[in-house]
Amino acid sequence: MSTERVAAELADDGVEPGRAPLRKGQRTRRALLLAAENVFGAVGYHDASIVKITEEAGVAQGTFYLYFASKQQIFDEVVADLNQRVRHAMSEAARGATTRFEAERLGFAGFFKFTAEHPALYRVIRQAEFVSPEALRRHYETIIDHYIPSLEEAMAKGEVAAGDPTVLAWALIAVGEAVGMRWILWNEERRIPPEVSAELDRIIGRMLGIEGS
Amino acid sequence: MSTERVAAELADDGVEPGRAPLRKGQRTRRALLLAAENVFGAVGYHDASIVKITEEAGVAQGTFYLYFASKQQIFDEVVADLNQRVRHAMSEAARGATTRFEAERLGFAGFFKFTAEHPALYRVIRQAEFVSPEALRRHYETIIDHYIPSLEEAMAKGEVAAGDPTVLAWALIAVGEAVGMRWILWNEERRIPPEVSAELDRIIGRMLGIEGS
Amino acid sequence: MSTERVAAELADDGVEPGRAPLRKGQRTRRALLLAAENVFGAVGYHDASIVKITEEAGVAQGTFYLYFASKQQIFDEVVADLNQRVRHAMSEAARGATTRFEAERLGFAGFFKFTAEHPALYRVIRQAEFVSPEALRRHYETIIDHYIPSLEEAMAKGEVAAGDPTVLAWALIAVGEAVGMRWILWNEERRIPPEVSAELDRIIGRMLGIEGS
Amino acid sequence: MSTERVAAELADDGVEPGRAPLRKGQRTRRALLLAAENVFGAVGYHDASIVKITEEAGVAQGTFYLYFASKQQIFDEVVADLNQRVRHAMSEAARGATTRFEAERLGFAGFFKFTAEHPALYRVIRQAEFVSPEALRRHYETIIDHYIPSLEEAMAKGEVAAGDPTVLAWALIAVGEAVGMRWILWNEERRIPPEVSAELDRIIGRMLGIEGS
DNA sequence: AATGAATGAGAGTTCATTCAT
DNA sequence: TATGAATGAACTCTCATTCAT
Repeated sequence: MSTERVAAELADDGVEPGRAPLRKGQRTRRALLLAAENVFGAVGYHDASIVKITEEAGVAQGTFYLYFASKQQIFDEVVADLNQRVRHAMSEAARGATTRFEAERLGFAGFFKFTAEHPALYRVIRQAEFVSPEALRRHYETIIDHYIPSLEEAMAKGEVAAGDPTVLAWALIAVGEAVGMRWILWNEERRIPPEVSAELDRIIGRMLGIEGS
Repeated sequence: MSTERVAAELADDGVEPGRAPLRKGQRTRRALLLAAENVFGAVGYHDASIVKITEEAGVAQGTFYLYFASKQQIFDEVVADLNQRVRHAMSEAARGATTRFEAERLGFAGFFKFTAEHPALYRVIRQAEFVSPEALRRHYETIIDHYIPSLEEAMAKGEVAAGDPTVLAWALIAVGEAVGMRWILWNEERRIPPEVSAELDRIIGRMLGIEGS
Repeated sequence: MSTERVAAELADDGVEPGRAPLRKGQRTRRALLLAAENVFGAVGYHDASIVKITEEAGVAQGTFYLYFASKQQIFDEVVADLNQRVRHAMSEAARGATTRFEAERLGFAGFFKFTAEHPALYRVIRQAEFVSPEALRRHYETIIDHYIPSLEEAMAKGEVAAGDPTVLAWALIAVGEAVGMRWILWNEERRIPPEVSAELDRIIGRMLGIEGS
Repeated sequence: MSTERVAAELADDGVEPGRAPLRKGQRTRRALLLAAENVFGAVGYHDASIVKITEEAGVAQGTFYLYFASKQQIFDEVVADLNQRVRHAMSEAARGATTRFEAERLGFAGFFKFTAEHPALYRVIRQAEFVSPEALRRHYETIIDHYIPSLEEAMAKGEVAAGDPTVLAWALIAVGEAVGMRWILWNEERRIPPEVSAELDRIIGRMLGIEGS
């Protein structure tokens, strides 16, 4: 994404109706965050220099440190930001499902859509292992913590096979990420082929212990 | 692991009976590879400097480039090495299983054991995303390619629910890695708690479509 | 010294009886000067950033350049300010002495008192060597120039051994500074031990050539 | 001093007769130390960048960190080096004196000669206040500690007025430095005018309590 | 086969100063 | 008179890589 595009988007943000226009400083901060997401996603944490980030954001190098104490810090914020957005995307996608199984399938679909639209962002997570281990744990734990209650509820209702919801949650997330990596990130078409999708549905169904799925 | 230990181990290797003693050059090469695994695992690719690796291996800095063209290259070799060893550990562990389900359970157990014993090595993989994307793909594809035939065979025998073995293989690997990360790498005890293990067995059983599991 | 304290003091200054209340601008200027003295004394010229100075003064960064053309300039003013105050403190202290020797002793005492009360300010001088050589020379020359006439007078009266008053002035100043540095700045108690003081009196007495001192 | 000169000098050093030739690495280290002395003396600690120092030494920037851990560290070494050399110069100069007074006068003369020849080095000390306070104290304490015994001996012999030798040592050092600063560093001619020298002798004589001096 | 001194590009970060408001 | 966001040059320090020995 070029400097111009970031700049343009933010100019828009500032006047978006129904939202208080961002003050100058906050606009710059937002531009840097966005630029950092792009650059981290494109070249990884270590090759993402402050120069690249500020160029992408269209500001001077020194400006970076007006808003972030360090490269680490902006990385943590990017991860947190991404975390919120994935969870939002997934819960939005699942809204309106009538059965548990449908909810799960829509959630997965939402996750895949997000991954396809923000392939760069998704990759950021995997680097966190050494860059910011706490950020990595926080990311997964947040997701799991939001997942568990709905699984518990479904278990209580008998919609899902009873068991430890934590292990199940981890297993489901893992499957989603693996399939996303393999068929979205590694494929040119950036979408899950229908036969894979169908098979995935069957596997998820079995994991949940849903009869006839 | 200290320099001395690497040196000692290699000295032993050189005279191990039944194996041709490594020529001096090959011993040095092996020492570097081993040192690189340790250092990459401990501090990650980017913080693993050539100085650290050569110090760990007990050789001079310049010696490194006698055996490896670049830091990248040794990373790729480390990944390949790791790949072989995990696969070996898993197939060894599964040997002698009488049922498909038992084979899977033992394979997972072997993977967890390996992870617990080489936590450092396991973490190397996650960095490959940006360091060497091809190495990452190669790693997973090798594993999957070795997994598929046995799943196909089991499907043919009716031991495992019929379906696309590739998707299933990915799903199973993913679950194994996630549980390994969460309960082995993130936990002090470096082992899967029994109740998690039991739940995992149930989930795997369901994923495979094994009745009564 | 915190921002609040500087502000408070200055508010007082503004209404001190017998002195024209400072106009707002002059108050700000004075606050910056005071803040600069504190910061220069605390961390030295180079670590004293404009940010620190303006924070200490409780004004915005840009305000600084309304009153001072550069960091250098405020340093020069701080040195000049300090110079005036030391000289004032010393001559005040010596006032009312009945003999030449007493005058000298009281002057030294005044200097030590000032040093003990403003250890920070004293240290500013030593940095001037490279920051502002002219300021350094001006500082010493002003002091010497004010010292010489009184020494000449005393020599004329035979109270002090005849000789070149300039060299004697430099020597006396140097001794005062060295003792101040060693026993006030380097000691926890921030005061000259009695036996050192007694010995110093003897040395000064001999330097002045005062019989029986 | 240009790059070429440092290089030339060191090449000489390496083959100086009666001295083991410096190994390559040690030659480079010595070149850096020398260059640092020059640059610190010329522009002060803060304006002495690593670039300037390495250029002066005729090596690449990175080479600096092969020999010194930081800019601070080389500064400390420069101060220690200087300390040794001044003390050496002074004791050499005083050697062969027949009376105490002569010894002192020659010592001062040696100090002034050293200052005149290495004006740059002398100025380094004054910056140590904030750069490396411990280095500053160490410097003065070493000098004083070497001075005291000879003063004590002279006091015991009745050659010098009895009293606390520490205070006297500080006072004498201070006078020497002040005169050196004023008449050597601040004057174009780089030498003490005869009348100042004569007056200084009288003052020193009185400080020591030497009759008829 | 091995050494280790040397390189130099590039990293993250700081800060005196400017200027639109 | 005052603000504070923005600048960009300069800083110290790291490190993969080269090469004379």
